[in-house]
Amino acid sequence: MPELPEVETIMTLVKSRVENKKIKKTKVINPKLRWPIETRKVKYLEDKTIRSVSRRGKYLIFKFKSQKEILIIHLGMTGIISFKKIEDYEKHKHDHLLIYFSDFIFIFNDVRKFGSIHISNDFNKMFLIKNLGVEPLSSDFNTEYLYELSKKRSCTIKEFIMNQKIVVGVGNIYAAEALFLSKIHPAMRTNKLTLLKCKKLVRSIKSILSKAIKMGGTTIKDYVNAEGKPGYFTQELLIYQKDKCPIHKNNKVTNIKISGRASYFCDKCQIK
DNA sequence: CTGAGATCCTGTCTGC
DNA sequence: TGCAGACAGGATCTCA
Repeated sequence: MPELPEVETIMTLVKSRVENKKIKKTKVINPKLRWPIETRKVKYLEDKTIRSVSRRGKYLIFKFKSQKEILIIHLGMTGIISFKKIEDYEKHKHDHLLIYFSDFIFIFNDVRKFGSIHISNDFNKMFLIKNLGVEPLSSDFNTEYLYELSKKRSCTIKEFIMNQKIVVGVGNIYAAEALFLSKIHPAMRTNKLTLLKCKKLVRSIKSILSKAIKMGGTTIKDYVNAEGKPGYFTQELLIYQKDKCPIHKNNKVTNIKISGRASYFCDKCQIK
């Protein structure tokens, strides 16, 4: 489900709700996720106070006061975080984890179970975190970085920018949008990428992600933030799930599969 | 090392 | 109306 802008939006909301709050109780309703929730470790978070909430790639990171353990949450495709007053909580289908604070509950719900929840005492060595690539909105993500890596590979450019080991946070929607803005064919091989195209691509990714963050992300089907509200970037999409190209207005948008994922592009704008 | 393809899971929509 | 099959914001694992 969520790509970087959605996770960033959720992170900001969650942060405002739980920072400096003490966890009273935890309850694992259904441990079955991408990796099973370790109930015993979750239990250990009880009576601990959350020091900070942040984001790394598509992961939400919770740090605690005076302890090393870190809570790491990935929302997968359909993970949703919500808050309820304790007295208003009713169990929903696909609720997985409840975290009780003094007067409300943090709820993690995930229909498709592609999300995951981990507790680790060494963030930088944690297996899902340690190999992550650079943050797209940081200065580490720049033309030279992308160009150097692109020379060493021959996968498609779309797979390349969606690869979390290269750059984090770009998923199927923003990959399509960024490639459209950069006028790059999604199935083009990375090693064919010119320095100029790399520059355009880096710029497009940065601008599309920051714009989407400002608008609270994109809602295609299910996505809602931690207040149950949709994202408003949906109306800004240019190519993803569109029928006609916004530039060549008579040209039908092409949809091909690249490594199993729908890939929308305009075959007049985006030449291989 | 790379890249292609299968896989985890449920819900919804399309077409016969 | 029913049912099979395709498809969905992800990412890891296996195998060649």
